[in-house]
Amino acid sequence: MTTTGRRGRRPGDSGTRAAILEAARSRFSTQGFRAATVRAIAGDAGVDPALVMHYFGTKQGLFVAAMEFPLDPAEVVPRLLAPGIDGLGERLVGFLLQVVDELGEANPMLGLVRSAVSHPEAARMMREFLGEAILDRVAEAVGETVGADRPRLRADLCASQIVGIIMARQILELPELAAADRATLVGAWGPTIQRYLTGSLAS
Amino acid sequence: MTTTGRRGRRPGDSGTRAAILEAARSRFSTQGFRAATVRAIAGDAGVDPALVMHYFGTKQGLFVAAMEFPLDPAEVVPRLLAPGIDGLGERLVGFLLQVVDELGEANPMLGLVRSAVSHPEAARMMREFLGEAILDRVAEAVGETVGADRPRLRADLCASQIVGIIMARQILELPELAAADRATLVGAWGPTIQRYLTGSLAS
DNA sequence: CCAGGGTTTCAACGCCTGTTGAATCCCGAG
DNA sequence: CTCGGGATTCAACAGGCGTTGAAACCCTGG
Repeated sequence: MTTTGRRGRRPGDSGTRAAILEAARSRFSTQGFRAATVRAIAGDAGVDPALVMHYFGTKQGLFVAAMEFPLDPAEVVPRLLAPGIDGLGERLVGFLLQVVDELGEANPMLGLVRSAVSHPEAARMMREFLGEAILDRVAEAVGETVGADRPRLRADLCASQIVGIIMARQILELPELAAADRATLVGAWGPTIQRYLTGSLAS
Repeated sequence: MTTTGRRGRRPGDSGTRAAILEAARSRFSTQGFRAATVRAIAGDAGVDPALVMHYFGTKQGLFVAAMEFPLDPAEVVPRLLAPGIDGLGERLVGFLLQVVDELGEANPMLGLVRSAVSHPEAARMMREFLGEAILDRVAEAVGETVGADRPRLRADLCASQIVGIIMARQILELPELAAADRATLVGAWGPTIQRYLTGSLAS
């Protein structure tokens, strides 16, 4: 429902760029990079597709801009680590589930996961974000404070369960996981993360 | 390099249908449903795209035919359960890693995962396959033999880690996971699965 | 009140997609 | 030897895609 067929600039601050980003976040998160089309995103934002290209140059550029993570890992990770190693797994899982619930449909994590599987560039983005922003930090902290062996392997193991949580709960929507309350899930997944971080890795 | 431009039937048994299926498995597994094109699959099989439609009716039909699982869960699941509950987690992870290594590029699990994220029909296929063929069976067995509570939730938790293994190791290719030897991974992931199946779910 | 430039749209391009209908070919049954 | 029918290809369609260049618009600075 754009204002009737006239071209050119409308008065006011216009916030169109933000509207495009919002629409892109939603489309990329629910459909992935390939299936989300520039035309659909522009449509959602009530705007001509050419305007999207004017602002972001290319679909890839729009993706990078839209998938920027709304939380700063450099601030969040230390806050989760602060109370100490005990219960870190539960805290981490609880935080993850809360963030997922709050972000809802426009969730860059979902967008990255959905895109990574068939778009190598997105896989690289996700690997780098996970690695540099989160896993390396966690690995370093765990290696220092409890002297755990193979810290980076431990971090990758955590990532394997976290990605699995997102896949099973948000994308595959396995019934018992989608229905369970947060406390149950924290109780189930928390100890797994905790063991990957600080427990023995041999069986 | 198809036999020079002539139409019509060539002599012999022709095995063309099998070649198309093989090409489809490989393309769907590495690129997912959307990114894999009928034309590319036909090209790999050295065949005209129209022949693909002739055999399978539609791209979706080709996908369903190609993603049929090469193992029969009704035979595999009992075999894994047979030695008893002890060490079931390790056995399951070891089996999964072995199957992934053996199937290589043409792996229906990868194809389903890669497609499920942006193709609801594929997500349904994967949910049903996981659920009916595997998780329900495992849940039933675990519920009966050790009397564990909430068997289906336990099965879904296993699925969350298994899907995470595939994502992290095969798709995101997290470095330490892709490099680690199988024994290490079995030692790390096995106890997680075992706890989901038979352990306490509260922390 | 004029000029510049950011904002927005329009129309089109070239490409690739899944799918179709008809045509050719050749094997095997009668 | 004929002929039906499966195998295979060709050529085309209609639609969707990302992207482009130019045009219209209107606010702001001088």
